Amino acid sequence: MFKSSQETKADPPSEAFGPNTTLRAQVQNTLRNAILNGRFKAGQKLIERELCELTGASRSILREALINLEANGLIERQSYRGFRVTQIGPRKVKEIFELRATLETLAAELFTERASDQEIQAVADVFIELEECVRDFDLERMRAVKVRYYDILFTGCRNVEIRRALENVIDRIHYLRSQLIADPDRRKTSLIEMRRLTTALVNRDQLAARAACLAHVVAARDAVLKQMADATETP
Amino acid sequence: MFKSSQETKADPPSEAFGPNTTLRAQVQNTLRNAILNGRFKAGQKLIERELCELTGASRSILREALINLEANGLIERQSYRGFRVTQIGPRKVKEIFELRATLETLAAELFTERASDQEIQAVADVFIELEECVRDFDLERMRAVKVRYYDILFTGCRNVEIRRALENVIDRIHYLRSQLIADPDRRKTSLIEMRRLTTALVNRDQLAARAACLAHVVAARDAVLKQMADATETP
DNA sequence: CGTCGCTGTTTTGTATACAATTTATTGACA
DNA sequence: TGTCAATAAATTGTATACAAAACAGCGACG
Repeated sequence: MFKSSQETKADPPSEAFGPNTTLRAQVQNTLRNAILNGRFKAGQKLIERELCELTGASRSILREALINLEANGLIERQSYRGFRVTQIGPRKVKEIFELRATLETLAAELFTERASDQEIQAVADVFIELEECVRDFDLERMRAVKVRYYDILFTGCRNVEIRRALENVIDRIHYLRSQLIADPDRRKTSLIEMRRLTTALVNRDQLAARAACLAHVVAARDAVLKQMADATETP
Repeated sequence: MFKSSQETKADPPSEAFGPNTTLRAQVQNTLRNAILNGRFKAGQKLIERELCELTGASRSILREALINLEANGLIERQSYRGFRVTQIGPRKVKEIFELRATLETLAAELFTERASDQEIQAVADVFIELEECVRDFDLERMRAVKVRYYDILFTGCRNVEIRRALENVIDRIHYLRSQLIADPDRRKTSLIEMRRLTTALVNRDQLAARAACLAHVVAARDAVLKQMADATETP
């Protein structure tokens, strides 16, 4: 399936793997990325021994990583029955996006109030990059750029707790997407929505930012729900 | 300090310790309650060996429990330097309550839309209990009743994710309170605020519920901030 | 033919042992 | 006396071993 050493070096996720990195952190990132990238099917059972072989780590490490992922809702555990990848149905999607809508909207609003001019400039710049990605169909880079966009947003809103709560749900949305076939048209409309948001942020227009953000999240939710419906209809 | 067996049986936290309970879950609850009840000072280092002796569990179990608590933000970890209880300053308080305000307000709003008549009745009943507690100065019981009140609220809003995110911050608020000396007057005003909220919920009045909820959270935040200021001024 | 229960295997839960790193101690030297 | 380095102790990170529970296969029995 995949090997630990390759994986960890191939996809360093935000925090660099400096010399001070502990093995457990690496394993956790490896596992997290594996799930986020859809290497495991929804509901699939995760057998510790297999994951040990996969990652090369021992069970102690692995279990600690699993427990952390469980706390983030990415996997679920049943006593003496191990861990399974959390299954996300339409109802859960609605719940997740309801939460995301509230928090992201709040983040956008606070950003217009609290972000430094430098950060304002940064979102504008990153959005231009995003446009390039969509134009060039560079999906790999697009994902990374989007992460940076939201990173600036969350930093600029000056509230680590919002980020914490949101990253939790965004992880699961990311995982969800990995299980679905995206509608190509969605990228264009998504870009339009994000342009509106970016403009509002740059203008420090609170109400417009809220509105744009909400519209974007709702559209994203509906897109996911549609994809899910399509996926179950034609398997 | 305290013993595991006594602790776990003395304070069963929401999920009962049924026969299907694993030792780890017990230890985790023990530890969680220990922190929430303020048995450890803010910033204090948690030495695994000591916690082992305290709880009677082995390090494997303990570490797993600690990792979970870390994921919930109750404790922090530094590589090779162990865990310490998270310190919460005024800035963090503002962040936490900003998040709580948004989420709790949302929960209240959704409750007015989605709660069953039975649940509506339940909040009303529990609020009466709460009044009794305040009247009788039964602080121990009050805490439990409050938990039940919010439990109904979160259930009635039909969104597990909101509950998940909120319980996270509420835990830390709870911990914070354990470190401070509460203003006795606060209980009365708090009760008034909650009466307004309860009335709004019972009437399924969305806007009033939002307003009452927000007012309550803001007042609670200011009370905490004031207590913190008092505590630092007169040590 | 299907169901139930037994037994062996697999998997998870728990405990312990070893290695790496940090922290405290001690003593020499300026 | 104070600073620094070497060293010893304590603590965390990692790996492995044992125990308990769940699962799977098989045969007896209705």
